[in-house]
Amino acid sequence: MDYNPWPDDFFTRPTLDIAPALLGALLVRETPAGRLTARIVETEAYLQHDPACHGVRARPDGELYHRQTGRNTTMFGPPGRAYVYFTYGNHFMLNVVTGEEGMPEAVLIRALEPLAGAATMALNRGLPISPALTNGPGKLTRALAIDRALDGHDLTQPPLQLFLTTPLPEHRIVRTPRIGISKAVECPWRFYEHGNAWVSRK
DNA sequence: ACTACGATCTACT
DNA sequence: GTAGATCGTAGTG
Repeated sequence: MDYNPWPDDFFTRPTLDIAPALLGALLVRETPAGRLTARIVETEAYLQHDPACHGVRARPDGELYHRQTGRNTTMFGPPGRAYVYFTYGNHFMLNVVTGEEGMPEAVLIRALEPLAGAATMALNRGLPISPALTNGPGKLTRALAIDRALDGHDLTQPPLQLFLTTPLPEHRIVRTPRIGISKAVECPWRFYEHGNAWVSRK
């Protein structure tokens, strides 16, 4: 198996197009306990002129600028890689890097629908099989055993791969403001699959 | 060195 | 619905 899981021009598209286009895409995670497969059902876009983006800072006068740090370096690299970071003392977050190299943009994966390996995900979470396994960004990384070791990982390669599927029709995509941030709270850059039981919040 | 806070989760009222 | 856990990161002195 040695093919590109996405078209060559996929990551040249605007991040605000990629975020909804990733709905329905598959994540395949190889672990010692087996292969875990899940479908992306909720995403958020973080952009280069976005105060909520990790690569963006604001001067006292409000002017935005880019700042590369130890944590966010992967965001400034080539698209198609995983940006994984640690927060709140407990949780890892998984993003797909987008945008051209040198620009800090990414799509946060906020919820997954398990397709295979749900029993192993339940073991990783210490919970029975239910939407609680993967209906949040911190929950899904624990279910798939994703941590900082995968920061910068090329998502065309095992042990964590992304595969596109046919795009969802527009009427099945809901667009809302993002969750859990304190800046740019109004920007409607969160996307989820309408009616999907594994979405974090309606 | 010191401080503040976070793209969250869980438990509890 | 609300509060506490928990600690790495980044900014400041």
